[in-house]
Amino acid sequence: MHPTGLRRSQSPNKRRRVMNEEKGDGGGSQQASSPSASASASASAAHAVVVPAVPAADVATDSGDALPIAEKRDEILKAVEENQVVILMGETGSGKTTQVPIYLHHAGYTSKGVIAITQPRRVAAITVAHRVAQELSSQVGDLVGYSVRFEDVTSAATKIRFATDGFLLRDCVRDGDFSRYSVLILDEAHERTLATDMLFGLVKRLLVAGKRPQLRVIVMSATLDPSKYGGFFRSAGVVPLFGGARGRGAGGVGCVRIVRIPGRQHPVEIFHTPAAEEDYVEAASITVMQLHVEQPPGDILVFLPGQDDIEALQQLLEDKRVKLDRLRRHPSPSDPLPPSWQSSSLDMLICPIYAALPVDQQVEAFRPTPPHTRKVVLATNIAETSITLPGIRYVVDSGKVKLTTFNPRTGVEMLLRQDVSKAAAMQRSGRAGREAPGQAYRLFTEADSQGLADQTPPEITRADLAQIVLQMRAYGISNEESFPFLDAPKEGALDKAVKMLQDLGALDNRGLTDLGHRLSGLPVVPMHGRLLLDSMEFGCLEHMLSIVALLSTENVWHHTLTSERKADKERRKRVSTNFRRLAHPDGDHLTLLKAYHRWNEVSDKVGFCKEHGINHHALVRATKIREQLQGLLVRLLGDVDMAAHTQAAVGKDEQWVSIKQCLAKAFFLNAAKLMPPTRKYRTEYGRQEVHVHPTSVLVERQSLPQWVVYNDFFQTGVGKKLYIKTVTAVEGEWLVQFAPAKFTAAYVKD
DNA sequence: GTTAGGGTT
Repeated sequence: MHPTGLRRSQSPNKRRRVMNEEKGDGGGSQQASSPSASASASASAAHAVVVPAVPAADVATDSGDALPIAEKRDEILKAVEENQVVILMGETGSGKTTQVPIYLHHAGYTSKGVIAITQPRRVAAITVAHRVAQELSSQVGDLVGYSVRFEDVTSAATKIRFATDGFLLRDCVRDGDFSRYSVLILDEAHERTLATDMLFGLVKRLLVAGKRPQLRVIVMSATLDPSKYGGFFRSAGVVPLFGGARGRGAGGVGCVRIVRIPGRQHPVEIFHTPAAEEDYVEAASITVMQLHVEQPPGDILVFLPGQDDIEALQQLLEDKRVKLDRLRRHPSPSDPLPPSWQSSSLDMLICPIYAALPVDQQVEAFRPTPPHTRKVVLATNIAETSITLPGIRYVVDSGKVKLTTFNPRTGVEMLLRQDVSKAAAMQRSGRAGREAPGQAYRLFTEADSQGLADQTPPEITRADLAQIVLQMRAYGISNEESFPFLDAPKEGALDKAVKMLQDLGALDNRGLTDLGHRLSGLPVVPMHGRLLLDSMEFGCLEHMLSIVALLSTENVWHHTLTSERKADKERRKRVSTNFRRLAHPDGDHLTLLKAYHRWNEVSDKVGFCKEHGINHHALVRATKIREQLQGLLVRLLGDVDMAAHTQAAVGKDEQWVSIKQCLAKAFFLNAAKLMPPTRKYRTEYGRQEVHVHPTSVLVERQSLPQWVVYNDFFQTGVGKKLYIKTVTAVEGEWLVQFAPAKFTAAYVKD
């Protein structure tokens, strides 16, 4: 037992063996070291591995010739000249994202067309465009520009165009041959986003068809296995192995070449636990406290799978922080601090960060750490790829992540907590070495780390593909089974998507219907598109634009789950009361709309959001989406007269009715029927018993509506409850009226 | 009684 009582305060009955602490002997030769051991003479016991790490977005902090990539410049240019496809393997800080487009520009590729560089995230596309523009002494939107949703900062002069992968994928509908581009660069390919994977397939089709012999394709990736991409393009049938590199003559267009770029990453020592941890939250709290009191200054980044764990760990650490502070001020003879803990007097600042956290709270993690303080950031995998935090020297990795998988047979989405892949664990560990040598403490064993999957399964194998199949049909790809996927979707996933689109009326025996064409032009899931298109006949277009925009926006509400700090309790109560006042008893769609209307009316929007548990940023984003959708509908349907499709004159209740009717019509595939005397529902599709998610306004009701439609359908784990979320009451007779093929009067009555 | 992270002419 540890003498401070800091550990005892948590779980007295459980034995913990974090970082070898329990052994107290520095461990055997096969065991990972504790932080204290690594700092002492027994450091030789450490099972340390030095790894390179991969960056979030490969934005090097310095530029030009100092970068490691500079020495590869000629090799890269030669490879691009001689090969149609070049794969660049680049590690952290290699500068490939900024430098490769510049090399190509100076080599004349911009005189033959535009260089496009895709990024999985908008922030990366925008910031890299600014950096490259600066290096070329140009203004963004001139020679160098970027194209992301809501923002297309390009002009006729733009020759280097950074874009999100999703934007470029959309762009393909207009220009399937990428005819304006001389070079297409798929950056961060190892992330294997849905959009990047689709671009892979579209590019391969183009190369196979031989339509663009002059086009050059560069895949930039940090993955450990470049041969996967190489094999994919070589099997296009036009590409001899390695071209000139293996002495097969001149090489020539149509070849694939792999170039490795050295990185610039500080070494990171990696430690594993000697034994498996049952409770990674508690294990993390112990490890963080040990690092905090025993290690030199430097911030700590803890990776956890979700918000609930972050809040639980935050509570544990706050308690320990307070206790440590008390023991430092008032040493207790019966509970003395060990000598090694007395040298440090750093305070601890705990900062949670996850996507659903409102931005004003997220920024705390980015602020400079105050003097005499150690920042401890508790993060989901948002800190693995999307954001880079300064000052991190220590990483604590739970080894867990939440991943969605879509079951095509049942239609259920499942968000499962599971082990990270080797690649993700490396990425996480590498976060300790961005600015200086660092250390990573993994809360799993060396043996377990060997058993991890190499890569996280790509999104295309885990997603609902309805929207993707709709897009493919719009490109003219009628047989999606023969599409050259880098990794094929799950068995049955494409069939399921086709079936769903048929049920929705987007596809028939002849292919894409008129409705399908219209739906494919809207940047929303097909069912949301139908809400918009159906809304005109119900006279609720304006309202439905708002609802669909809100449904397209993640994290409108900010719910705190577990930790209830006393100081916040009053505020929570107030927020909860305010929310109930705002809620519409008939459902969550209507409640979202009410909240949005109120938000639009009030002058202090930020204050309103704080007092109602709303994420202000989400509503700002919803407003942008709404404007975009409105503009698209006008173009799609001709001169849509908003007023004519909105019954402004009718009473409020009648408006609510028409909105609910529209929901019933467009969402009949997501209808569910109450199963009295329980409070459960049964879905129409799949006939599965589901619970209304506890965040729904419906759970407040004494008597539940007989019929509802829902937006989300998911399960929180294997064998766990099924939930429907964002749920609104409808009348059974509306389902009969609007979806007679699926519902009969007798059926809905009983 | 409580879903990770991205992204869209």
